[in-house]
Amino acid sequence: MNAEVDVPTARSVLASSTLLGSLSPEQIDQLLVRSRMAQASRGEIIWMDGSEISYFGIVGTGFVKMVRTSSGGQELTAEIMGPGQSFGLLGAIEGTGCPLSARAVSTVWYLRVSKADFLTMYGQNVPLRDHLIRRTTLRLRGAIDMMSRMASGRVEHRIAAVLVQLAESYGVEEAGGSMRLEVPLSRQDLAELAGTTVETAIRITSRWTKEGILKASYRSLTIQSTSRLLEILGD
Amino acid sequence: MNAEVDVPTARSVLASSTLLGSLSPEQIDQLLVRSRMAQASRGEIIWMDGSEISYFGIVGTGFVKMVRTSSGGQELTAEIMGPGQSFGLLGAIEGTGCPLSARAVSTVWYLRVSKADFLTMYGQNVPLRDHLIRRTTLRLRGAIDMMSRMASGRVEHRIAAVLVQLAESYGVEEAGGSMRLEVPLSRQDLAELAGTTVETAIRITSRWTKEGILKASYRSLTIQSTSRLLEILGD
DNA sequence: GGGCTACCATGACCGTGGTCATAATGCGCG
DNA sequence: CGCGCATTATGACCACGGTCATGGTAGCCC
Repeated sequence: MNAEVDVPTARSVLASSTLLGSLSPEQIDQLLVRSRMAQASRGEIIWMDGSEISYFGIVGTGFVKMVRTSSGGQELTAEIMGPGQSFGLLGAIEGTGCPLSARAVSTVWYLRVSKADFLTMYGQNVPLRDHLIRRTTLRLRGAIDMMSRMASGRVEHRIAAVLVQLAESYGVEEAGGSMRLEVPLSRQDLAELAGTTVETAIRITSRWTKEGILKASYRSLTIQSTSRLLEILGD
Repeated sequence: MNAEVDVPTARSVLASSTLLGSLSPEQIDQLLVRSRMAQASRGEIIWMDGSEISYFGIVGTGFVKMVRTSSGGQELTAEIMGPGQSFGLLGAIEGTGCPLSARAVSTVWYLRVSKADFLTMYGQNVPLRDHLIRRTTLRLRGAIDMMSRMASGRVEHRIAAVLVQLAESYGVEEAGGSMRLEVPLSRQDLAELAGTTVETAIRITSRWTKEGILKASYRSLTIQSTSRLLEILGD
């Protein structure tokens, strides 16, 4: 474990935050007083859903998945958060427990920000609230999109949709126009995102690899032909 | 069509609104200037998703469903709005088109409120924004719940979940402890809520009727045994 | 390197639920 | 009242995908 060489500083993480990066230097200092960097390694649970937590997180490096454990015991991943994104705020404003568990997808360094500190700042800062409304609205829209995908039945569609969405957020252009997902996703992770089983996720990725749509290897996916994926989505 | 006898007044609808009912009398007057009551009959489309509309709605009497049309053409109902609830606000704040179509479930009288008027008031009214954040957050949580239900596979569970949720919002206690849903739901409507087909919805409601869990008739459902439904949800 | 564990892969089996067909019933309307 | 349409109902068929079982492979730690 030599990941300690590049631990991001609390300040740099806060500055890179999509939500809080635009705060004034004084406000940032204020939040930093009681914020601490923390680490979690792959698979580690950062918090369980329902629990009351005094902080929320901002991803510095690595990836976190927000997971809903259904009554049947199977896990559904609602979202994957990458560097600069904050997670666990939903419960902070409501004051109720977090509706989603947070689990590290890769080794992740994240900043723990005190909810209480954030809330006092939030109370005094109207632009921040406006920003948050817009963000929540967008997430709601995304959730509605995802819902209609989930209901659409065919697993192929769902997986294609998940891949396209992931590519938008975390795709890295490679030689030959292909897109590598920088999230280290196992087939299990992919299955949880699409609401299906590992076996089915494997079957579909294997087939698509043979058809030249994907390049799949150990915990890694590269999209070779986005257009073919969109085709699968469209028909 | 003799529904005209009890058309609610614009003022009464606004006053009954869960979102705007707590505004000051002056603010209500201000919103009323350019608000008009409108009617839609069962099945009628109030607006299509994606379209730019200058107003949002508040239900006076009757019910409206918010529908997402997926690429496959099948409709998924995200929410059912009843008296006092507002719909179409999501797009108002973003300024983007509405993500969901609105369609009347029954004959419905609703108030059309100008988005522009609302937005100016919204800009000056911090408590209103706070209220809206809370509301949006709750909806997001509901959407996440629904997502995990949708992904859970078995249609039986999804239908049971939908019925329980509907009972919470629109259930009327009847003699013998049963709950009648005051929403005039056809099996088709139920199917769209649960993300399944009419046939399956009919099969399940028929079976449950035989088992004494439900009483199903023409566009109407009465839950006889909530505990049995919760049992189905739980296992 | 050897062994362990997580991950990937593939096949067999079969139940759920979608699709299609067909019909009975309820409700509105001329 | 009787016609027509929407809704409810039920059966036959079968594909998709979940479950189980088994084996190969890649990374990782000692």
